[in-house]
Amino acid sequence: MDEHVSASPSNFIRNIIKEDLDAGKNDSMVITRFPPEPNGYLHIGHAKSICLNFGLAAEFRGRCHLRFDDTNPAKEDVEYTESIKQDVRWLGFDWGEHLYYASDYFEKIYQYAVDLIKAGKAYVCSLTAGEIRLNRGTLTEPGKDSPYRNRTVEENLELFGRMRAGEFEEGAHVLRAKIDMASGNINMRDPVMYRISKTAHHRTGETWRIYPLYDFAHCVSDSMEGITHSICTLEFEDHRPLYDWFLDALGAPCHPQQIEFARLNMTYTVMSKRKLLKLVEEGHVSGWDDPRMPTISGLRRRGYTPSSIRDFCDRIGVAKRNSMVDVAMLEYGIREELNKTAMRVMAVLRPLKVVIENYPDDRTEELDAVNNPEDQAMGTRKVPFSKVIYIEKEDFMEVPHKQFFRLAPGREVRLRYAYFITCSGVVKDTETGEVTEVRCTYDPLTRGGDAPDGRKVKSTIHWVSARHAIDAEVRLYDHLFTGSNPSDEKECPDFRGCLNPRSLEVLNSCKAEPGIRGLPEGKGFQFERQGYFCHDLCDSTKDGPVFNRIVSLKDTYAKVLKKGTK
RNA sequence: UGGGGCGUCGACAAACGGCAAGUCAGGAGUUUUUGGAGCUCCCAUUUGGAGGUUCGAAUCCUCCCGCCCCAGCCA
Repeated sequence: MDEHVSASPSNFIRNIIKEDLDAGKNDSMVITRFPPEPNGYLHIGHAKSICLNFGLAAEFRGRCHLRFDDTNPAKEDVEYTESIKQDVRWLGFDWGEHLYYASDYFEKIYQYAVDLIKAGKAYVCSLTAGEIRLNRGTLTEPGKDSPYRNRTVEENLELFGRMRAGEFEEGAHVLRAKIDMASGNINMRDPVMYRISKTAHHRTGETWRIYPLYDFAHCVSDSMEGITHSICTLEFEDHRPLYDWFLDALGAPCHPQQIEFARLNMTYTVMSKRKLLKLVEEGHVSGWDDPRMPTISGLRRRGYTPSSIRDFCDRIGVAKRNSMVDVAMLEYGIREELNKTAMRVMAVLRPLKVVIENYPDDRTEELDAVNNPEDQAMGTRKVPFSKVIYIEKEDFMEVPHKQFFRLAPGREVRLRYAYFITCSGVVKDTETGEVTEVRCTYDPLTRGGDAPDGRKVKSTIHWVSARHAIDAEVRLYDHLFTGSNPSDEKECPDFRGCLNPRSLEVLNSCKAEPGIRGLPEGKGFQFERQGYFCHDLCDSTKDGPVFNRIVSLKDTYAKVLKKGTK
């Protein structure tokens, strides 16, 4: 069983597969599939399913197919198939030769339908959609048989052939499975298998005038591909008897086992494609890849790494209980990774000018800074220092409170990798009284940040030399929604009403050390004491870099302040 | 009042009749040239509730309570 050992925690689906393997089921094969409908972009919830399906296949040396469930041309588009392929690949998974489309099976699926008609297990029903709904009954009352339920095989065959030939208008007829109109499971009340639709399909064009529905197309597709374990989300649990019924009725040689798990919900975001589409269409976000979106493309642009998303999916587990994962779990993963791998550089987001009075006017020094204290192998770099520097506005207080350790009149702090400085005064705007400049003196003996006399400072702050600074735009992101569960009707009757007005803050006058020029694009780095950032590859220009904040650093000081306020 | 599921720490989640893992969040301390990171410790005498079976129950049985899904010619 050594080949089954994995670092991931155990879950009920893995246990089922292990048992199947031990029992020698499916010739000891594991074949899964990820079956998206190309009608939207993939999100972190899909990542959970992708990691599960591809992960299980890898763990048990089987394979995982990528199959587009493209049976509804009205909602689908090639734009989506391309983005889906890109996202799955980016997440680090490989379907090899096994890229499939349900639309490639249309002819076979049609033949299976014909088989069912010949077996007397399917019929053409000419009721309108409304009449079918009425006859379906309700949750507590059984349905009524369609008057067309007992058409002869010949008549059904002829009608179905003519449906395919495009002889009827949309809605004139459907093909239905003949099961049980009195079933307690509404899915078994003669479900529709085929509908007429004259919509052109993004892959098959106008060759088909009828399209199979999910319940029929999906199980048959799984079976044709030799899928062993067909993993889907909880809402399809009710469809399993139907999945099994179709394959039994067809006498399919391959009958995959459908297993359902709970889809991912995460705090402060929405996961339904419908809602995400609305956010895009109504312009609440800049697009599917807006860095605040829970989409894979959004997370990618935001600076999340594939490995951090995979780790997240391992961490949250797989079960049948409806649950809500704290987004902090996702954030923890990217912090953990970037802490170990990210370059450190200094950037001042909200600059406050500091003049070091006793520093020579024209002097510039190159000081050594460590690139990553967690990894000495990443080396050091030179950072220029001069008389006028910028520090963070929030690192200075004219009248400091008890918890504030940073710069204040008369107080000494360390400039990271540079000198100890002591505040000697401030310059204020005569109108507003706002501090526009801080005056300091430095101690030349503390070069590099250590005092030869051993004296300590309570705080180390970051800085950027004014003369050498690079101007940058920084985008600070926060949760897209204010309520922890914007999908909750009670909490947010209209989910858009819970949008966080401060989910994006754009800072235009940021100052970064020249070292940011050497940063590899597409990789996250840390602005010391602020958080992890990355280049925004869409909006950065040669003279105007734009940085996205991936995630902030843990802020103990903010916690202290919060406690103090209480 | 039909059918199908699910209830284990604030949030995820293991445990498959043998004495409640782990992760995130939170807290305390230690350390620190990032109020970061690290390290140490604390955080369910109890598994929705009540009964029962058993030497022994989160696990088996009964009843009750709560939550989720299903009445598309969507997936």
